[in-house]
Amino acid sequence: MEIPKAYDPAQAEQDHYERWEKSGFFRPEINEDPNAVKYSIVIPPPNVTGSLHMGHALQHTIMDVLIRWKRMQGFRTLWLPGTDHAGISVQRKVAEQLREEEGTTPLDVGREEFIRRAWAWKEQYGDTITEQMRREGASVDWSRHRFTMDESLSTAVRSVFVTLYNEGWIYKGLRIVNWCPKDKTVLSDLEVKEETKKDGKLYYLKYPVLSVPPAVAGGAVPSDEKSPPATAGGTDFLVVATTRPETMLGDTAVAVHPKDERYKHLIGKIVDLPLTGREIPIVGDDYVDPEFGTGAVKVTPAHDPNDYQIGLRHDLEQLLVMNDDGTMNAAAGADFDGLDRFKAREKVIERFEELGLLERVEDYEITLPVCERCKTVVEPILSDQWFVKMDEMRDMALELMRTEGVPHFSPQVPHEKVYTAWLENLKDWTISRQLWWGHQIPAWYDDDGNTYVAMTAEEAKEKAGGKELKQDQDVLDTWFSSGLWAFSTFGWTGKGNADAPSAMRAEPERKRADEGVRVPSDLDTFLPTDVLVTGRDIIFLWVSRMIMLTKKFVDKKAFEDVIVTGTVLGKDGKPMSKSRKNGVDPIEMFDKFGVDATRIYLASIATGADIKWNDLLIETYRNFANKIWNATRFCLMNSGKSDFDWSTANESERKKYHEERGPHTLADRWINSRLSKTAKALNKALENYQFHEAVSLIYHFFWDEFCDWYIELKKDEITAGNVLASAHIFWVLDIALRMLHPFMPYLTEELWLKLPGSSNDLHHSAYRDAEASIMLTEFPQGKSGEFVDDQAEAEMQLVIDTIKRVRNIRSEMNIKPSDRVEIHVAGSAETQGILAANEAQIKKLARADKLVLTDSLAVPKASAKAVLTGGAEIAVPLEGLIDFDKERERLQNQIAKLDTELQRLNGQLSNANFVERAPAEKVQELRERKNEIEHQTTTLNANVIALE
RNA sequence: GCCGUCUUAGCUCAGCGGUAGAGCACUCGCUUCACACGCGAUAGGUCAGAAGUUCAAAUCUUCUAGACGGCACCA
Repeated sequence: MEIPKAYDPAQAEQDHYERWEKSGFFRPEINEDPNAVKYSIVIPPPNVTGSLHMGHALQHTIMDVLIRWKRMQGFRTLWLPGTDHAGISVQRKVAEQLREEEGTTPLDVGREEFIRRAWAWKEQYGDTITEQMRREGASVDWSRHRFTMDESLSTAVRSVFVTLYNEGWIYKGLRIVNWCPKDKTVLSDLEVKEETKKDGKLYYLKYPVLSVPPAVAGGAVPSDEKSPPATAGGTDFLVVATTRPETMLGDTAVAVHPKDERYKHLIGKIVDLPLTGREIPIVGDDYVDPEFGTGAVKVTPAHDPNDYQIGLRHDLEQLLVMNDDGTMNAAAGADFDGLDRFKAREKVIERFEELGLLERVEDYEITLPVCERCKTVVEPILSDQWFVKMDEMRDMALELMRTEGVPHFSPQVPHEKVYTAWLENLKDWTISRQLWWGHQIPAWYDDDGNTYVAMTAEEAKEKAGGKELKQDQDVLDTWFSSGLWAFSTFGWTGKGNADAPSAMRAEPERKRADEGVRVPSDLDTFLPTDVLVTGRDIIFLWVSRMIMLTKKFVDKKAFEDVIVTGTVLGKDGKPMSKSRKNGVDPIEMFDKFGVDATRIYLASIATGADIKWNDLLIETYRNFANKIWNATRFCLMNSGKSDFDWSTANESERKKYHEERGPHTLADRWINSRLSKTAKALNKALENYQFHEAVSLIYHFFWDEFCDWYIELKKDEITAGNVLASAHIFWVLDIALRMLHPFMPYLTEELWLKLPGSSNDLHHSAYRDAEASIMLTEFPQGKSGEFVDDQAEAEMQLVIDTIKRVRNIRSEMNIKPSDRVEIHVAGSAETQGILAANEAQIKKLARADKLVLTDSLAVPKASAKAVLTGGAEIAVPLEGLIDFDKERERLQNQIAKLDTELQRLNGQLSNANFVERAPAEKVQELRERKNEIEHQTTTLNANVIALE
């Protein structure tokens, strides 16, 4: 058989995905076992504007490993893909397109046309990431692909909104919200990031206090009762400190602590607010910290959350002085109207300086709220928005955690604690967004300002008694629809819809449906999903909301487990980002190293740990892929020499063949045992989401055990055309490739299909009729110790140790590889028997032409020696080649190493406390180890003396 | 400010109560008929520092130092 010398990933990647997808292997319906247990995952929907980044690649790898593993175990698996409509991002992209291509704005084209363009944009660019997922080998069911603005998902959104509104969990009201002046929309708390600014300033402003008490207590003073401005001479000033001087234009009071001796006499007096001609009261409020700043606070109820609260307590005017684009408005005064907020700040300061009212300016480290997406400084502003009250749902989620420990986070620390703490302090959620792209809020208003919330415009009109209504112009936060993703993806649209028959249904179930039997819907079948795989950054934004909304609307857990992946950092150790230019494109990695190498590298990162990107590490796995390729290549190239008809050998025949035609060689029994233990450990690692452990197991089995030892031990038999030897190595290879398949799907499929006898006979029973593919074979379980053979492992260890000792001697003594040596071993009858049975292999791998087995050594003085665990002695006669000084040094080196260990053991064993209190078997173990070391040391010392 | 994570071989990281591990890099030797994306053999670490618990600590506790993350912030 002609096989290329190196693995070419691109070829395999092209060949298999399309076939898998077309054959329906990714769909749950491929499973023909009516009793199969389901295993489901829904993808965290990537943003339609996005393209694949390393975080996706990491998460998708983990999901695909789980799905492929479970599918091979015979579960009815579903991995549901989809995308998210990404309100602000798409809105911005389309607006950009309008500006660049037509020089127009969204307002120019109007809402309807804008939305049409947004859909067109989505159609054109929205599939980028789904195409990239095909490249990744993601075994998702494309027939169930969902988009958050699909008809049924949109219905679900309206349905949830209406229900929450009717039950009083959604309300509309004036609150201080986070406003992004660039995107011109409100943001939720979670979409605002705090940014520390070291070069901030704290401005101390002097507000003149009027001597005349106000006519009316509380509230702004009417301007007609204004006192004459105080002269500079005898005027009292109240000094306030602020980081945002421009907001003073909207001040409607100054607050001091009621018990502050410095100021309490001023409470009730009036301040002449500079630049505005307005007079505002001084109020006493506990909120004020007398220790901070000057102890007097300017109060701007329409532009600060704390001031807003003070304003409510003192019934202050809420004066809005800014427009939605961050410029000042008319209320700020003619001098400032239309001026950008930062320009206005400068101007305010200039004016205060001119008026001699700027006391001082201090450098001050401030933290600024910025828009997560565009980094624009967010403006707290009073605005009329829709909110969801979170208390009820919060309590449900906390209850779920308390009583059932759901969701179970992996890693549990620190996520469970952080999640719980966050929920406990959860505030109301701002859900309206001033955008056009998204789910328009299903609320309508009549001319009198009455609100009608309904599923459709018709319904709302009906409720309003036929009045003409106008729909709310805002859309809902994208995360509102994402919050329903766990169940809206399975066809839930609201009351009664969950039972609607699914178009995609397993054949046997569809038959039952035809017979009038009620069949379970996708919702019943696949929810709760088994696991959610996502990043830390959206635990609050998305995970928590899905848990709450799923519980509330379907009364189910959304999922059992949450795997929280770490962050893939750039080479500089910082999160990858466009601005830092430290990003690594997964597609480039696929091209350079292959998809499989990239996948298994990503899987090898410890769950939840951050990792600094390093190309060298993927290279490791590219080399691994090549190693597997070549190991298989060797088997295939040499099996042709046998006369065995491989094409007729299915799994059970092969098994039978082995059982009947045994006995196996020691190497066969050994590799079987290792294979079985590896499979068992691998399954356990996957059950515990220890992907890195799983990768390590399969890597070392394949390379260190299968390639380095097993193939080498069997090479002569196989190349000589030994039918049994070939049969067995294929049997091992088949199983090993299956274990590797979830991690490296393309390579394993490519190779497995080349194996003699790889047909659908080897499939899991649930997929018996499907076209042959490794992805439908049974995953090796290593169950109940099948093939475990500790005796064979111990014997093999002796053989390996013998070979390694001789190799060590050869290397240290500078024996040329081409020179053959003689090996003398003195040991027990058992040792001799084991070595005798493997003489050919020992001679080949240690490059010896003679193996002499004796009861006691009888070799020339010019021999290099070593001692094996268990006490057997090895000698390699090196007449004329040996360097006595070097041999002495070599032996003493070994003695020194043993001595270090012996000292420690002696220390422990002479400690009465240890002997008394440590477990007996531990003490026994150390005693045995001590005897072993003493024995070896004695032998080695004798060897040193013999050199004299 | 509150909560949390990390600090282990030159580099990137596993291990998380009982003899310090991997990959890469380094040193030495090999084009040996699957693979130089390879084979063989070495070398390299008082597991950040200190104290404590324990027969036993890289692993548990506390403190210190450094790196980082989340949350909340007083103008």
